[in-house]
Amino acid sequence: MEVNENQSIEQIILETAERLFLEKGYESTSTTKIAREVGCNQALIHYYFRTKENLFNRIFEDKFRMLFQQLFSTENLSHLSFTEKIRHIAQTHFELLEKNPRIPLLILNELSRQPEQLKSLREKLHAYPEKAFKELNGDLQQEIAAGKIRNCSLPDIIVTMISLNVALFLMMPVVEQLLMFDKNQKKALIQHRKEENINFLLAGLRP
Amino acid sequence: MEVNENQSIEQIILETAERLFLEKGYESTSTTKIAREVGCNQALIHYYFRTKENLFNRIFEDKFRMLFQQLFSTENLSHLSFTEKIRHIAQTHFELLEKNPRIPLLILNELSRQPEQLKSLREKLHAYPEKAFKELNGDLQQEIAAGKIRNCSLPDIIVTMISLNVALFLMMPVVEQLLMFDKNQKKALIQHRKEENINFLLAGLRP
Amino acid sequence: MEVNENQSIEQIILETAERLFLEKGYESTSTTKIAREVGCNQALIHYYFRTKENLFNRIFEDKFRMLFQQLFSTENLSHLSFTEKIRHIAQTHFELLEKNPRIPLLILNELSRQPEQLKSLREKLHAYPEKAFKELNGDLQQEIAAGKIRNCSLPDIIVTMISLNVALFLMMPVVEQLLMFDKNQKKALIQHRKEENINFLLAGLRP
Amino acid sequence: MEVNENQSIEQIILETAERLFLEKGYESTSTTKIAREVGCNQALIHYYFRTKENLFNRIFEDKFRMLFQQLFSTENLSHLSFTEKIRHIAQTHFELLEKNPRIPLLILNELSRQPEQLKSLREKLHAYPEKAFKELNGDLQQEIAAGKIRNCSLPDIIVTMISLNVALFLMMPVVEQLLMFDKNQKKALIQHRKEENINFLLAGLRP
DNA sequence: TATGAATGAGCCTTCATTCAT
DNA sequence: AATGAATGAAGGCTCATTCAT
Repeated sequence: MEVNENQSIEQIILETAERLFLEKGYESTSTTKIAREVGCNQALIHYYFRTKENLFNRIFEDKFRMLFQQLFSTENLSHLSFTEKIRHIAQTHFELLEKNPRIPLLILNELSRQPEQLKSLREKLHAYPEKAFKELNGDLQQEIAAGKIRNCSLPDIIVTMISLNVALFLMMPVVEQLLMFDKNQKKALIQHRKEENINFLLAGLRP
Repeated sequence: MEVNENQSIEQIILETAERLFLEKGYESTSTTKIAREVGCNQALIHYYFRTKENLFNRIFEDKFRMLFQQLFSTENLSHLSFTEKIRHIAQTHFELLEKNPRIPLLILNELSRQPEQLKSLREKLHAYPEKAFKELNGDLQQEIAAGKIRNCSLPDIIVTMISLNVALFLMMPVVEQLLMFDKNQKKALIQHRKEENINFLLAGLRP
Repeated sequence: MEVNENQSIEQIILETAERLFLEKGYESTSTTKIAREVGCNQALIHYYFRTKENLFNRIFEDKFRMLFQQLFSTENLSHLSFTEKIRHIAQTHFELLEKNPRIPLLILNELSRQPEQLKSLREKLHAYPEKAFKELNGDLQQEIAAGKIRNCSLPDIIVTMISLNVALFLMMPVVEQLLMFDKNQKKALIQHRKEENINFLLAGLRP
Repeated sequence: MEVNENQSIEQIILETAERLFLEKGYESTSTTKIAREVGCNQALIHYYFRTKENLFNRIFEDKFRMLFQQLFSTENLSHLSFTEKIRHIAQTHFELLEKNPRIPLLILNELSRQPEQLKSLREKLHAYPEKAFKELNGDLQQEIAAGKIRNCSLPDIIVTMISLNVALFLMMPVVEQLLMFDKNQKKALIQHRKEENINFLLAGLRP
């Protein structure tokens, strides 16, 4: 990928398309609209990406990977207690969503639009962070054995964490409109729920 | 075109459209496709509902109402403790979603497609279960005062409950495909999470 | 044609259709709209008139006949001078248009839409007022011979009269909007032109 | 699709559309029909002009401007007497209509179809020939004062002129069919009325 | 590399008309 | 006499894609 000045045109298309796909979804984003916003010819989109589907998938897979792979970051957390590790992971996850609040909806929609896509994604996601998972699980079993945490599985903890975080951003637009929130109220709610999600998650672990 | 004993063509269109809208969303469901599945002329769709938007809204408002109004059912739970009430509500909510697993995604999408609709929905939902809410909140404050529940607000409890339940069904298609679940595994997971959601919710309330 | 109370439904359809056709023209008036304004079923229009074209023609021929046959009314004008007769005819014609200002445009449009229709109209208009025409022409020749009127043909006089009168009502909507007339100004202009048309017509006859 | 030496496809579409709009009017001319006659895909019409309305307006405004702005040509007629000037203007106007006989009907129809258009047209026609008008009016007042012309206003003279000329071409299709004229007879009639219109106009001015 | 031109397929919608009742 | 249901055809328009340049 060549870079002219700061951004190659290909990159501009990718970013514009990403924004539009996130705003309006796949169906409601036409290549015409992308081209108009990029300020280029409609045919150029197809010159670079052959099809709209291609363009979308390239963006989509990036986002999907980002959302799933960063779940167990490569950071070294080994100096922390299990509870502290979970708190840290949950916080990081929340902040990732805070920066990308519309991606979950995009992913859910696209996977219901063409479920076959998951097959190829599954293969590409092979870099599963098995090591980090094992370490965490070891910690957890110790805590349970020590009676410091109630008996529950690591996957359940993770699902609960993801559910709480993701659901907040998925439902935020509805809540926002339903309660007629302004930007500040919205921000405040998000910060409040950031704490409350962790509260519930950790409180729910106690024996 | 023959009409089934119990079902008028209008009803068949409604049901077919509902299924397709839930499967593919608004944009990806064409009136042509609906007509093809119903087995009638495309013009008939417009004969009964004038516009695609009309047809959709008729379905959508029903679903939306169902999901929100049954949140606090009118059942009398006053003989139960606060914790038992929450457990019951969470279970009922979960079972409602179990029967309508695709509706949350539909709602999230539609409200971002045409946010103005929320205005009219807000008015139509005036039958807000204020009484039930107040009773619950009274119970909660007593429990907190008695030191039986940690200090947290009723809205936070409800948001947590909804998040856990809704997120499960929103993410289920992804999980299902990602982990290559068959129907039984899926069922088992749902039942397991049904309990686990309640576990986390109630465990998270303890002081 | 049966009459219920004051008006048969057939009559109501005819009158409603007439109004709509005059307002919007043939193409822009749908049987749906007619039915809606009549307050009846769409199929009823076709029950009575078989096709939209039929309904239109029935109205159209009436209007066409009215506009052309009343040109030489059956009134006895023989006690008047030629000039007085022309004045009377021109006035009558003008007043006919005043009451039916949109009919000329309807006729012009329809005859350019389906010119074949004129064939059948020509036959139906056989009741051409030959006698009145001959009498007028006799008068005219006498006046010319007596040097009281310049040498010109009766058809030319009639065409001039029709042109002046018809053109006024055809162009009135444009003039009205272009000069931003209100109703009173419009009325005043029409009355003024009524005189002026006759002025020009009669002044143009002088030798 | 091949492009003629001198004519771009866009130009061909414009000319074909103009012909069809003039023949059948706006409503009865479909973009499909235009495309068929042009020999291109229907989508191409929309590629060049986006909407049918756009295409029409582009043609319409040209025609409208042509018909109204050339009314008082910029030619220098100051060496002529008032009567001669009027004769010249009337002739020019007549000849303009002779070359564009169907435009008046188009204009009348369109302005009743969407009267708001007049607003924008009025602004675009600002180049109103005020100077020519004032000069003519000065001449007229002198002639009236000198007793050479009867007391009448310039607008009345102009309206009479336009009425006579326009009405002829508006009514010609009716006359043509009603009297079963062939082309020669039609031509002869037009030439005859060209003189006769001027005769009536000028004769009508005499005191 | 980049684009203007062109197209086939599909979209939602409206229409006049028919038919069984 | 009157109507609800149903339909084929056509309308304007948008879309993703292709191709020659």
